[in-house]
Amino acid sequence: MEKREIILFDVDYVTYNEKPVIRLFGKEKEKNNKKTIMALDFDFQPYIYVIANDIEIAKKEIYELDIKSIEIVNKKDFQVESQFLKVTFYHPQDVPKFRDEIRKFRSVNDIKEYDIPFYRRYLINNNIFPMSMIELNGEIESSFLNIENSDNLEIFKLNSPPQPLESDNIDFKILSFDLEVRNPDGMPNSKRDEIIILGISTNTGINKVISTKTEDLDFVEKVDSEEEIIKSFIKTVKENDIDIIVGYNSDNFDFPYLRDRAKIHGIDIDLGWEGSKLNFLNRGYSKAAGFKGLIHIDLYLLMRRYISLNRYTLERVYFELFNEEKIDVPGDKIWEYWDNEGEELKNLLHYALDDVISTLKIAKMTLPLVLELTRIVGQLFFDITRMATGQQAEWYLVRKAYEYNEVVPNKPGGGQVSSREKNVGGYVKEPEKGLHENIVQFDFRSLYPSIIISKNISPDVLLKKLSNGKYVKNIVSKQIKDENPNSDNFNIAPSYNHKFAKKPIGFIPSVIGNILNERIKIKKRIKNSKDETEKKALDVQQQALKRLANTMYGIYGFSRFRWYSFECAESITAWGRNYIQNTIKKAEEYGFKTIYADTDGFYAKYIDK
DNA sequence: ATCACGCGGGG
DNA sequence: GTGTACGCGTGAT
Repeated sequence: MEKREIILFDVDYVTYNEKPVIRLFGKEKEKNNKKTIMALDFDFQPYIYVIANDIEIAKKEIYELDIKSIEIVNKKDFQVESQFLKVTFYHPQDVPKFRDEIRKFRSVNDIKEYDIPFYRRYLINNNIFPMSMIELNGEIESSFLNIENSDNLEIFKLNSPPQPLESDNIDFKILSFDLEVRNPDGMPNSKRDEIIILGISTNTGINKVISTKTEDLDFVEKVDSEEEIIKSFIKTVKENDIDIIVGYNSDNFDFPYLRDRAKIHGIDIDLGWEGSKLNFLNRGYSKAAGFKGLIHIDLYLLMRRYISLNRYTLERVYFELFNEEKIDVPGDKIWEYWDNEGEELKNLLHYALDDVISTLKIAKMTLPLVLELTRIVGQLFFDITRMATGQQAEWYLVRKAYEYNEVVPNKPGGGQVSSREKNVGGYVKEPEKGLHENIVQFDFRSLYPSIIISKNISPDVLLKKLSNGKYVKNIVSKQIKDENPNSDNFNIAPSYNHKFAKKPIGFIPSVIGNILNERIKIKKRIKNSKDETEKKALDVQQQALKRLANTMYGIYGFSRFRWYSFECAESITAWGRNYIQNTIKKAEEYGFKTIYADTDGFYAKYIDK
């Protein structure tokens, strides 16, 4: 039996003898060892939970289908101890195949956890986190599915599930790249317009542009053709053992363009592990470019979530983060600069270099926070960078639900949610015009998370009557049964009178409480630490936790989320308005006059009487 | 007002 | 891949 400690980069599954095999990709931490490890887990099966109105009949009916096994398990459903049928399938693709059929059985009330991607389920159930260290126990295999064990790749068969390990600082090798195209006739067309420059910058010290023209600039690598540009790019990425490749709008421009131009020359963009090629995943209406084992991050997508701007050009984002103008050549002038040569060409080459250096700088500044979110949320780095913050919070909650032995709520169906529902939101007092002096500022620290915790706002403790007069199924309805609820035991929201039981503590308040406690612990560690690098790393961690806590309110307010609850969302804002308005009132009693207020804070001036 | 639509980024 | 964006401004009705 062999043991390996790796940084987990990627997870997927393949089908082998009609069965799913989980593949974990990682690298050992030692810098001199570039070997990639591909660990195979043959012992993980997909499953769903079934709520039966008659367990015996349901068991019989489901057993008629081509499934692996059924067992009765106890899980909590909004904190109510319940019996579920856990139905295990042979293959992940059996789940969409059979789930609707199972749902339709008359013996079945509902099904749960039928839409959780297999590789995500694996990460959650094994308590392992991407971009962190894990321990593997198993044996070395000589080959698997036409892939040979080699100097670069070790194939490892797991004897037991992977174990999470404490991971300290891990340095990743990052490369930014950018294409320039000669497009005299409108927007670049990959059938027609060739790549003239490809810029590369790495955090290991490479800064260059590959081009078919040079003006004797030392950062230019002169090659003979577009084909050579692409080949040199591929070579540079491979030779430098890059972990993360970043671009700006590279999902939608650079990689698709590169793919098209490479195809013309018969070149494969085979930058993934063991020569695996560039592929494009559908993401909503757009595509995401990725490799197996080389993580591609599109910073454009990320910046749209990271900062709030009216435009997201590379120049605008760079200025926002570094307060520096960067060189700019207008897109429709690039071909002229290229054709005119001399000073203009020099400028263009400098611009190309500046683009990749700026892109790398943005990556170095922003990726640490996303890496922390990856380690906290526990989904792939690639996925985290392409998720809305609400989705990040949701996947965090899915993981926590597993930890709490709670069954995950289903996504609300289309008809279930009327789009008319609109939450009022925070209290806003329009600013008073003029130049004000003697201003004081007041704001609540994490107002919404605090309200969720202090008022125990959670769907599992909400007292809610359905149109048929019955209470919604959760721990509270179970407690009160048919007795008249005693209002002393509830927090009652202003304006709407939604009632939240004071006990037990709700799932989401409990999770947020843990996040905030964890954050306090980290802040204490920052205070006690003397190591500046450690302080910085911990600070990014506490920021990530703060972000996550602040996002939890959104989880209630958006109808596509699993924990959607309009009552919870409007109760939070109602209490929020209450708090800020009461505080303003108090301040005014002491002689302050409010100039402007928004949601969780206000400005006022003191009027001396 | 309300709705449907299409754009963003990239060269 | 057990998933299928999203929020805003514009012009039409």
